[in-house]
Amino acid sequence: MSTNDNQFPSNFIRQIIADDLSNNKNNGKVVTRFPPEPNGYLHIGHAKSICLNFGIAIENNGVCNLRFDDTNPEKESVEYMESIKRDVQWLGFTWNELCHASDYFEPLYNYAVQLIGQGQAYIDSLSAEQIRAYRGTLTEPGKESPDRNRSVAENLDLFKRMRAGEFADGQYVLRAKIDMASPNINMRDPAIYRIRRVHHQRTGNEWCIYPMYDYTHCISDAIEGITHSLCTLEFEDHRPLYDWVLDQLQTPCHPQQIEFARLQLEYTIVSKRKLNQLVTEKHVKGWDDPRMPTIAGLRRAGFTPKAIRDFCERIGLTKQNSWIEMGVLDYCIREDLNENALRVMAVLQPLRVVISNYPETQVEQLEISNHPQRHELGKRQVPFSKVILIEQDDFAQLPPPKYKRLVVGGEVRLRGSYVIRCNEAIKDTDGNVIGLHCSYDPETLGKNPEGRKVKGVIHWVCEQQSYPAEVRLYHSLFKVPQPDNEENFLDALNSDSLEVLTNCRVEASLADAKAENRYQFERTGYFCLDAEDSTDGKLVFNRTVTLREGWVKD
RNA sequence: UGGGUCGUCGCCAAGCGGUAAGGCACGGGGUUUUGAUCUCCGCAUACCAAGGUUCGAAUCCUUGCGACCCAGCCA
Repeated sequence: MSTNDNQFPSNFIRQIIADDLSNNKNNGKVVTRFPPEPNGYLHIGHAKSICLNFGIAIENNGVCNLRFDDTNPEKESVEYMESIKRDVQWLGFTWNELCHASDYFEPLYNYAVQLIGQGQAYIDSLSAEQIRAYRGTLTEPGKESPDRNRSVAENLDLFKRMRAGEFADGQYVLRAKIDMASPNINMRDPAIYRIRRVHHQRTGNEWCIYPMYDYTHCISDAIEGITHSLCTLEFEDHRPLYDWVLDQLQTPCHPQQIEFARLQLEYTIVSKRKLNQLVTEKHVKGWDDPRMPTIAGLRRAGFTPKAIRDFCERIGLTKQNSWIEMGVLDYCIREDLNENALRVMAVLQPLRVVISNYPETQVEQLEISNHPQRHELGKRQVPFSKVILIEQDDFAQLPPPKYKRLVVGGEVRLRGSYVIRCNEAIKDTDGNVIGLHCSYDPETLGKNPEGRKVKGVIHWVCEQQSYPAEVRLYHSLFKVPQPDNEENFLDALNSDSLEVLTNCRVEASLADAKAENRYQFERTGYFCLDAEDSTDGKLVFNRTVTLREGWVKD
């Protein structure tokens, strides 16, 4: 086994790191960080970044910090911080250090004093609107603020007084003195500190000035000894500013910022602002609604950390803006659940079947495998008796071509049980089928009948010894592949994304299902117990994903 | 009209001057007491376009074309 064997698929960041390592850059160390702002729940797009940052560290015997980019307290909260920690851990990652940009407020302040002392930052009294007007446009250079040449001493004094709370919010701002004519707008004297009297979830009322992202992020990275600062494409033209700040200051190191394309998944959205709107305006039941692309939502829907990690690896990593089809995520969760979920039977829309030639009071306990391939997962007992329930869809008065389920006069195998023949359909006055009279072949338990082949196999539960359950089927949240591109994304919401079935019956073994357990309801999909709404007296299951459809009606 | 970035199969994506990996999706065959799984086969004479360099170009050069991002005291 050669050490050059590629353990992981190649991507441009892995290549950069491999090169750095071979050049002994950073003394051969790899330190990354996952730096969310605690202003919402993490979503599948964050999972991509988490898997990248933690994965890169693990692969290279490095470490990864979890850092909260908490420099804008207005939108941030402890609830969000807690949910982020929970989600990262649930995904299976362990951070090296738990950090906060707010841990660095004091050093950040001191670095700013240094910048002012070097004549590279100044206090501006222009209003926000004036600053915007002075900034110029994409094609025209900006003009310098009248305050740009304020003396160092005056800047130092004003900055100190800003911190001391002598000025009103918005009265002054600290700006980096770079180049108002730069073709890169981010370099036209960006604001790096603003006055804002907001209570901070960690520092309370200690500060009334807060540093801006561009100034904070690079210094935070440097303080933590980050070697590779991985972020998304929209920060590409912030990199010159990232580098400028570190070039002016004597920081412990100068991390390399590398940008990659953020995840875009079809039929959903990964904008925190819009996800927040869905929650706030109650288009969904919360951040952990199973229809949400949040980690919490995916978790509640029954996704596994492994499937999500696998997804993040499969979609690749590039600088190309791309849209991933939902089918890839579906594939990943099915692959995991197919291998690991126990098989059970549940009838979602029951049709009553009386087996005429079966003894009136008899109940048989049939032994059925928990998994068709993995016999080590054992067997369970499933009761069978004279009255059973099957899926309404598994009987047809007028069967479509190639239908292999039950029809009057036809036979079908009851999964793990006998072959039955349908003798008669019972109808109500409107002609709706409300029940079937069938007969069973006692010779067909565990073996095929002689002289004829029975193609169809359907699932069932015993009417008496089964449990009622509510089953929630989830459909895509949006009707169009790219709701983000709509004029108003809410118009693209799928009003039928939640389908609640309340007359379902599940087999007896599901009575003590646990929220972490994942099941395949044979022939219908993968399900898990809802962690929130299931109670001792009420079973509620969420459909994680359907089985792959190899046959479509009509 | 400024700056930055990106164009390889329906969707992702390897490829780094030596003659188009792989995955998802899709189509077809086989196995199957889940129309699932598994398995086998098929699926870009072609890499945004046009020129050029070269024995040889998706890879290098030139010129076009298209897409995305940037004018918060958000991150």
